[in-house]
Amino acid sequence: MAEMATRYAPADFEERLYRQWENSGKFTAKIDSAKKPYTIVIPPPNVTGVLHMGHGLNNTIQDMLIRYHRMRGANVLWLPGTDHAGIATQNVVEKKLAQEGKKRQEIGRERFIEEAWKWKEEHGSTIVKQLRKLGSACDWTRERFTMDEGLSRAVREVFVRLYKKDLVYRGEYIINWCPRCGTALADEEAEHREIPGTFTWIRYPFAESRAGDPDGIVVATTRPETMLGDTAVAVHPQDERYAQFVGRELTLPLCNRTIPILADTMVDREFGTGAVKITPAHDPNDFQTGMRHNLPRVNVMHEDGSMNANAPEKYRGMDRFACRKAVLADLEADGFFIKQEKIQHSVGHCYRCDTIVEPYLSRQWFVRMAPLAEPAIRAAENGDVRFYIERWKKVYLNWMYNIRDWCISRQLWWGHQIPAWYAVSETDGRITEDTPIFAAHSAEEAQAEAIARFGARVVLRQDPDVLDTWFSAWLWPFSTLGWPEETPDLAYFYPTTVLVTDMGIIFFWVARMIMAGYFCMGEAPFRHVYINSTVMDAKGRKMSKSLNNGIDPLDVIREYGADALRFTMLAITPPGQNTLLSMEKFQIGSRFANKIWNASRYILSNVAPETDGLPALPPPARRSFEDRWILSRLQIVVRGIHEEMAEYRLNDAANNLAHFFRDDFCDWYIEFTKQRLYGDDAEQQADARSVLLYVLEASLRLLHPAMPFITEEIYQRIHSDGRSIMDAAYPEFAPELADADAENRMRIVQEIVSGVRNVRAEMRIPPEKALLIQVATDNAEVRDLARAMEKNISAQAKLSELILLPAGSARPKYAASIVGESWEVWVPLEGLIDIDAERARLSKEKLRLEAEMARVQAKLANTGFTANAPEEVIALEREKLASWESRLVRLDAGLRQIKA
RNA sequence: GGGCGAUUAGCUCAGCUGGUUCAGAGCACCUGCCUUACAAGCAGGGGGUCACAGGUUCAAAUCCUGUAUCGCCCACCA
Repeated sequence: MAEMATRYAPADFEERLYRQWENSGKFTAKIDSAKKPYTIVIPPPNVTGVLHMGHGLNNTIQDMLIRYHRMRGANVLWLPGTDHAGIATQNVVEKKLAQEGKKRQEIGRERFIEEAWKWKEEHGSTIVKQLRKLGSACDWTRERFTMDEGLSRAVREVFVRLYKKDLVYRGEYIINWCPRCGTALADEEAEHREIPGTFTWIRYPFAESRAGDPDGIVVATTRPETMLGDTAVAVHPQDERYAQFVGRELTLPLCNRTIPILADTMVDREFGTGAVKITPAHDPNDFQTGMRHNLPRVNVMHEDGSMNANAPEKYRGMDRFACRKAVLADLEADGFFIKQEKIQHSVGHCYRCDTIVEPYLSRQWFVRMAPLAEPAIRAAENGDVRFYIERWKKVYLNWMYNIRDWCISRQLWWGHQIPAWYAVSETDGRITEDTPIFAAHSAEEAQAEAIARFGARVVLRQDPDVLDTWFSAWLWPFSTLGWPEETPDLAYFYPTTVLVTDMGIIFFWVARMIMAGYFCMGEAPFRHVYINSTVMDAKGRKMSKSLNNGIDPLDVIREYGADALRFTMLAITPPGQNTLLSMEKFQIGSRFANKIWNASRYILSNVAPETDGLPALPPPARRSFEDRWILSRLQIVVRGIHEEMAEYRLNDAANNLAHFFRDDFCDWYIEFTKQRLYGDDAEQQADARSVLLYVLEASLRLLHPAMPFITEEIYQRIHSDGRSIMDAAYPEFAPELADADAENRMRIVQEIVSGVRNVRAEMRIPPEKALLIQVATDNAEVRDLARAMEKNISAQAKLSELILLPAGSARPKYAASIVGESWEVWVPLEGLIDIDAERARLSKEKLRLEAEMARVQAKLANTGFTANAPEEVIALEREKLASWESRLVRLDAGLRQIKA
């Protein structure tokens, strides 16, 4: 057995072990119809991404699940990959070009896409390398990319299918437009934030003034520049302030356009002046209002946010914010400006570049979501897809019930170009509302369809836009397994088992994957959805680049090791709640890892060479009570872990493992074995060694899913034949080792030992002083136990003697006095004496409960009551009775245990 | 505006279906110890009306109602 370094130094072995695992093919899944598959697809990180703590947590959880189920005999596949991240990647490549003094528009689409691929080849694997540092047991042979050949084919296939079922359509609507990125955004991609703004009151004069008129109608807006696109003013139909003006016309200042006053219930009478300017081309509400009243739509902006030819000449070309100032100045000069107020209002920001988005009228592609949502709603309602924790189901359903159509076109170059071809007019090549469209897998296929329809070849032009990144991501669980091909992987590994992801993308991704799963595969893509905790900084703020409050997982790994990172994250992140993280927290994991290292070092330094290999336990008859105790504790922990893992309570599992290893195994059991190990009974020595090694080895296997590196490193030192802990079986509950008697005895011993230590500390008795210990008990068994444990009870004393006194001898709680050269210590053994009181308490409660039950039973037996009382009252009484029943069972169990 | 959470020790949080782990853990703090695995350690200790007010119950940190404060998500407040 190789010597273990005195210091826990994860850097010495983590990378080596990962290479060992990967090179020996342990991560590679092989189809085996005799075994049950267990599949997880990774939430594909952006190719542009670098590992952050969210990934750290998310992937640790997935890895723990994968390793756990692998050790339990499942045929696991953890399928990794990356997302092409349309806007993010395009931005990165544009930035790179800018450094070379080039612009995307100058080099053209084809060259730009080449550049993007080049960038992807050079830098796109950063995050994938970083995932390896975490220890992620991904099957890298199956790594996918959302724009690789197969996935692109899946994207086209779905688009065509949706199109043929009329579930995808093109239409002119108000969408969120990012003027900086020059593209449409989905509703979910526009992040609304409260920011301070200015609310401007503007007077619109009547087109023809009549006697008694006020000098116009005052409207209020936060975006004055959009008035240039106003086509009406609306008031509430029941607003008597304005009723007389409905149907009249106003002159739009600065534009000299005449616009009507109309009545519409969308207006909130309480807000602003109660009169609203209507700008159908620049506001979603106004767009709807405009549809209802058949108003023209005047789009006054270019795609970059500058004013276009529909604005009066002097504003053309101005940026929207510059124009806002100019408009205000002109309104003031012309006497239309009334006043301004500061207000807080919610404004959409581009989720990629944080630019304020412009509600913008444009022609885009949409997916009709309601029909797709139906089976996905049912899946959550009937439990085909289960959320952990269940609260997320509500969040999911709430969104699904109110689902809106999904804008899927993006005015970008990097992504899947929309597989739709327009039969353009041969003369000018323009695309209009009426241009025939062919959705197809290729230009040839589109042409073939066109020929079928028109009887001749036509000029086809592919839609220049690309699809939303999520349009490929929503297919991820099956496209990565080969769909639309009927591959063996797809047949075997689909549907996947669990999806582990963040709360932030339930709508973006999880919901859509479930919909796509039903649409394409006819079933849910996963059975469980585990939403991991959101990692915040120590002050509860989101970790972000701008705040610079992030903690880099790689820094943590460098300082403490991957196992410390993993264990810490597992232990401190509760499911369903945010986690406040700071660098100090990683001491939780690093101290624990250090503990494991040192305990192992101690045990292995005491194990004789011939016991190398699988530890065999001493025969049951020879096991001491502390042997039986630690083996029993081990079983209880094992049983608990399986329960917790089944419920995705990984934090509980991690904490219970640490508690067992540190408190039970190290602080009590290992300390106890020193007496035997350094004694002269050879058999005792051997027995202690085997139990030590047995429990250590089992603990390593228990811990491996959480801390793969350190457990493997030590495991390979226990087993010198080079076998890997990854191939070992996960410990299962062994009822024959559970031992209530040993646990009870140990409680007594712990009581005595703690009592002695307590006295020693409280009374400031120096460690070198011997103790004379008096234990009050009239229990013969306890007496024997105490005598047997004398050396341990002495708790670091050089010499000790036990005096057992009858229980109930009147003495203060703790007492000590010098008797000759030694100290005499009095330990009252409170816990033991309390057993009588406890028994009395439980018995009393039982009597009370039984009386209550008798009363209710009598009530229920009374026909007068059952005939007349309302149904629910009777049900309630029955319910009470049932809960008492179970309480009684527990009481009895408690009483029985006390007797034992 | 709608929805969902949270409020327990100085800090971060456990406490699942009311009653044996019922007032807990870790960190911080205080005391003692470099005890032949570990000072990245060990042993011991102090510290809480379980946000507030009502209610249900034989019994409430736990269930119900209301209040307050904080947080998150969704939504078209011009």
